[in-house]
Order: sequence, then structure tokens, then C-alpha cells
Amino acid sequence: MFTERLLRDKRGASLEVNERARIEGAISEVKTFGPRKIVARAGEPLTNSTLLLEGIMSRYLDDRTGLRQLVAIHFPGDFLDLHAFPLKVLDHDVATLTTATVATVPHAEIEAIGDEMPQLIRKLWFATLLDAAIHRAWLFRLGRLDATGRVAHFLCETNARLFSAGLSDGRRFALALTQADLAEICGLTTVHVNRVMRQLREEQLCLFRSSLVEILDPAGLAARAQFNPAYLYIDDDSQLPSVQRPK
Amino acid sequence: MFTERLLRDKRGASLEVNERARIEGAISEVKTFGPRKIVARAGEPLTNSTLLLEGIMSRYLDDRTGLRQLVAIHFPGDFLDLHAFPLKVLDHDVATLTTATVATVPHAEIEAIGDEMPQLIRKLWFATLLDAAIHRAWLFRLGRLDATGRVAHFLCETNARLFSAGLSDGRRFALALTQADLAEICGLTTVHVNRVMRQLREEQLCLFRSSLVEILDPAGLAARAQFNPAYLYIDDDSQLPSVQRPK
DNA sequence: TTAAACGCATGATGCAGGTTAGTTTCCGTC
DNA sequence: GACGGAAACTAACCTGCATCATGCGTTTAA
Repeated sequence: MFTERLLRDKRGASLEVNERARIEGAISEVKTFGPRKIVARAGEPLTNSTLLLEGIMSRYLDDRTGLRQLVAIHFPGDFLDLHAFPLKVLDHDVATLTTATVATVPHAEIEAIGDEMPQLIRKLWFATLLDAAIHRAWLFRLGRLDATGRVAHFLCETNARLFSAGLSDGRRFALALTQADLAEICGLTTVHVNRVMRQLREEQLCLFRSSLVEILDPAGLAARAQFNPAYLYIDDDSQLPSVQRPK
Repeated sequence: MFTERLLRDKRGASLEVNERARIEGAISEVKTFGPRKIVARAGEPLTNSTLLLEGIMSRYLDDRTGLRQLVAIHFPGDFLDLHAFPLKVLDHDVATLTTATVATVPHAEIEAIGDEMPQLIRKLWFATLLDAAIHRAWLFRLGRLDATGRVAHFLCETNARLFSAGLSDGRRFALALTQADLAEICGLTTVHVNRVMRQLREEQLCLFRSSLVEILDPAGLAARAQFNPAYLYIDDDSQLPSVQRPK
């Protein structure tokens, strides 16, 4: 039950029953954090990794003046600091955004899995590379899209990820983030995110109020965002909007 | 000899003699590409990964109008598409920037290494996560630094990476990139990169002409860039400039 | 029950960086 | 030594987003 969303519908990396059992057996603890709590700090040696069961968490880097840039956002089913297993020490902080429930997996257990089940280790490797692919999409977003495109791209991505986790119907989903969070994701100011949201609303592309996102025009939003979900490696993404669906 | 720079001086992941031998034995082919050649395209299934021996290569995403965003740049010693082993298909293009010599490693060989040498697979995993850590630093760069900071940050990072590969003395290094390349890395226009380079020159921080970078004021440049090399996981980075060296 | 804090909304103003349109310098090659 | 093509560099203009400020409704906590 803890792993039902882990790698769900991920191309070529979905977990077998025995693999899920092995990971569930490796869990040492399940706990809940309040909202906006720091879970791990950059530079601190880690001996466990964290599987997110419920809530939203983030990974971020702060600049000298305290301005924050999120480098990743995580939803239920994400193994959010699995990369701490090979790296041992992280280069960023990890925190909750909402109240969040997590399962803890000791690195010693992952090490054992490496010896016992090479195929499963490869799937965990895959999971960390999926995060890297998302990093790359974020780089494109920050480097080449304007403010409206960035927010639209994030909303398309989030819809796709939550859809694949069974948490979006493809158009509507709960998202307990503030406009300030969006700003820290998209490299903008809160003020400007507010203007962008109004614009998306006025163009009848998307609504976002009281923690609910409603995509009115999936194709239009994807076009505005130049969004193509290929980088999410979802098994069947044909139901998801995309700028162009090649082949 | 092909692996002398691979994971060199990387914290806790340097290769043992037998591990290097295993990887060298896995190389199926060594070849050279001309400058600005596409080596792999997004969406294309791959059965080999590529170890860069000489030259500079890039990974990038293009937008609808052809504007390009580099998501990674690679120097000798980098295993530049090792992530293609678990992922099988890439989400971005791979190309040379200069003439480049590469060694090809079939995925079947990596698979075999997984069964034989779990420790070595973990180091290869580490190598892909190092790329992800660099992605995160690039996200910070694009999201929170101004144009001058971005270019300064890239130059500090490149100095550190080349230093760790034995290709920079810590202040001066060869870098056969154009200002247009810098623009595609930093999410700027070539015109603006040119302005920034002049500014760095006038502030006596850094020179870049005829493919040679000379850092005049390492501490000043690092400060302008808010650069801290921790994310590069270099064994001993104490000789590298940094904004603040904690502890 | 009030006040403080937070999230959202909107307006005015300024500047960093984009855009367009060049010129200049440095190549290699015929 | 003339030609062509890239890369580097410059200048004039314009705009998207940051910055600063203010108000308002709603939640939190004292």
C-alpha cells in the first residue's frame, strides 16, 4: 500500500509485485510533518531516503538575499531524496509545503537491494533519472519561456504528473500551493504570478482558485507552454495535451 | 587510459583500478565527430552510452522558434548519456560543440556490470546524479541570477569542473565556445552576453578572448556569481573560489 | 473580538535585457 | 591581396518583469 504510486505507469519501470514487497519491507518508519517544515538541509549527511505518501514537498536553493528557487516539487508516490543514497550528502534543502506523510527507507536496505535485485536497483536509478529529466524541462522553462509560458508549463506538467499518479482527471486537480510558491518555482515575483494567473483566466485557458486547478483549454494551455509530456516517461500519455504529438 | 578522467577526484566515487579496467573492457568503439554534429536525437532509442574523451559536447532543448536552451555541457571525462541506459530513450538532443572524440559503451555491457559489480554500478549511478546536481545549480542560475551573475556562475563552474579534470590551473583554461553558446547556456541573447563580457572585463573579474578564459579575481567572480562548488562533489575543493566556505 | 498575518489583487514607475540593425575584426581560401 | 563567412562588438530603441506601494478579505492566534 505504501508503494502503489511509486513508478506507476512509468515506461518500462513499473514495479513487479515482489519488488513492491521488497521496498515495503525496507521501510523503517512512517511519519507526518507539518506544513513548511525543513526535512533535510544541504550538506548534512543522510542515511535514509524518503518516499512521499501524502502531501506536497519541495527541494530548493536560496540565494544570498533569501530569494528562493525551487529545483523540484514532489507529489505522492515520489521517492524524493533517493539520490541521497549514492550522493550521501545533498546539495539542496528538502522541505514540506503542505502537511506531508512520508515513509523512511534506510540506505543500508537499498544497499542490500543492490546485491539481491539488480533489476530493481535499475528501476530506482530510473526514478532518480526521471527527476533529472524534469530538471531539464525546468531549465527549458526558465531559460526560454516568458512568465505566462512558465506558469502554463508548470501547470501542464503538474497535471500530467498527478494524472499519472491517479490524482488528476486530466483537467481538474487539487493543488495546495500559493502564488508565492508558483513564483519560487517559475523564477518570478509573486506580483507577476498574480498578473499571469489573471491573464490565463482572461484567455480562458486555466483557473486556479482555492487550491483547485481547472484547465479549461488543455490544448491551448499546452501550446502557450510549448508543453510536450515525453520527458515524464509516462506509459500512455496520449490522453494528455501536448504542443505537437509527433508520429 | 580512456577512463583516467572519469569520476576523477569525485567524493567517495573515484574508480578503483579493476573498475576502470572493467569499463575500458566494455568499450566497443572509439570515434571522432566534427564540430556541431548531432550525435543523438530526442526520442530515438539508444543501445549505447558515450564517454567523452576529448572536446566539448552539449545536451539541449529547442523551442518552437528554434531558440535553443542548453541543459548540460560536457568536458573530457564525462559519461554524457549514461542516463540513456536506464531511460532507453532521451528527452533531449546530444551534439558536439567542438570536434570531439568519444568512446562507445554498449548498454548490454553496463547491464552485465550491474550483475557482476554492484559497487561499480553505484558509482555510475553517482555519475548520473552529479549531472542532476549540476542541473539544479543551473536552475538556480536561470531562476535567480541576473545576466552578469549567470555568466559569472557558468565560468566559475566550468573552471571548477575543468580543474577537477586536470584541464584548468584554477584560473586559466581553454574554452572553445562562442558568445552565442554562452547565450544558449545562460538563457540570454548573444548581444547581451557581449555586454556582460565587457562588464566582467571592465570590472577586472574575468577575460575571455580567443578561446581562453582568464579569471583575474576568483573571489570577486565567485561573489558576483554566488558560486559555491559543493554541488560538484569534488574531493578537495578548497583551492576553488567560493562565496562562503562554511565550517 | 480584535489584531495581526497571510493570500490575493491592482496601480505606478524604472530598468535589465530583448530586438533590430548594423560595423568591425579575424579567419581561411582562392 | 581580395573575397567570403563567422564571430565579436556597438548603438538606438522598446518591453516585460521587478519594485514599491496600497487595499481588502480571510484565517490564525492572543
